[in-house]
Amino acid sequence: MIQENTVTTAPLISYETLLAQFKQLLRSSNLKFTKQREVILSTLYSHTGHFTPEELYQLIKQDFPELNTGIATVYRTLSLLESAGIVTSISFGTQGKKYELGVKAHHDHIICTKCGKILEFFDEAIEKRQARIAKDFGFIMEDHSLKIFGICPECQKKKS
Amino acid sequence: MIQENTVTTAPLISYETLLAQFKQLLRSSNLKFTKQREVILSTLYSHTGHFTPEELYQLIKQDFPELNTGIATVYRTLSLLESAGIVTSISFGTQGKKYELGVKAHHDHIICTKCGKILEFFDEAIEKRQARIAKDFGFIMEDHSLKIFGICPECQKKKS
DNA sequence: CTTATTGCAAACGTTTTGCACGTTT
DNA sequence: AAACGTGCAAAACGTTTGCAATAAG
Repeated sequence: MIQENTVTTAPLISYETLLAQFKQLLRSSNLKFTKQREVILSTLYSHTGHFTPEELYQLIKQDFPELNTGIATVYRTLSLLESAGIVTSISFGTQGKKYELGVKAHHDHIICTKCGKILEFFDEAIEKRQARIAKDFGFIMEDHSLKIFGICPECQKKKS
Repeated sequence: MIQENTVTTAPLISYETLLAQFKQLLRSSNLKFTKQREVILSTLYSHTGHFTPEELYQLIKQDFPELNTGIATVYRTLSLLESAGIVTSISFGTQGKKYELGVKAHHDHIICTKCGKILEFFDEAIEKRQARIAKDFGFIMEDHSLKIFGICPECQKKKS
């Protein structure tokens, strides 16, 4: 199981704007705006950080028990939101993925291997080198993923 | 399922040297040198590229059917070889890992999203920036993973 | 003869799917 | 009414584990 503790900055756009964006996306693909989809989006908005589908499912079960949202719907909606560019995910191998509201600019991640904390950074120099490398290999670059793993200052302080 | 096609450079050391290295590792940990372990190592040596445990298992089943090697043994041996620094793995999220003989220096990967081809590169500038970023966050860096995804020259040529 | 290793099958955790039923448009 | 979305349970996927049998030292 993936560790829970995560840290991110707050979303930059209002929930109304985000919701409008989502509704328009749904309309333009002839998809339907359901309570479940709304609750998944609003939960992602109101809780800052990176979440596994399971964590999100638990939050929703607590906060909206009457909706009886199934975990399959959480998975389906996260995929939808990801392909729409509204959320992004980081992969943790066999241990699954964590999702975050993806309205921010591209960034990479530095992850504490002790407490699971995730911090974000953006480094222009690295971005440029990557583009250059792809070009040198003749690739059309589509995406990249950079993760730095290490021990965060807080966990260094904790003895043992 | 992970795509199969992979490209790497050939191993740099002789099989005898590699085998001796492996045997010594086993001896020093009071582990045993078994036919299965030998066959897994030699299969990795003789087939250039990156392999999933499943792919390796199939190769071994074909080439040494009399050994009746189980896939659990392939997984166990790959873990052993990885923690000994003899092989390294790249993770493909939920879709598992690919392993390669890890006698080469550290490198990152550029991966074709059409054909699954994996190429390797090493970029000093990126390495340095990563170390710097970890330091700026106060992290003790343990590891990092950089993957660039895109379309390789060959797949660009293939129309459609 | 002791200890590690094996194959097998079952269990695991995450994710996907088929399907009958519900909801949105 | 038509089409899409839902929850549920079952299946799928890559991987790990318990265990009795086997092989290495």
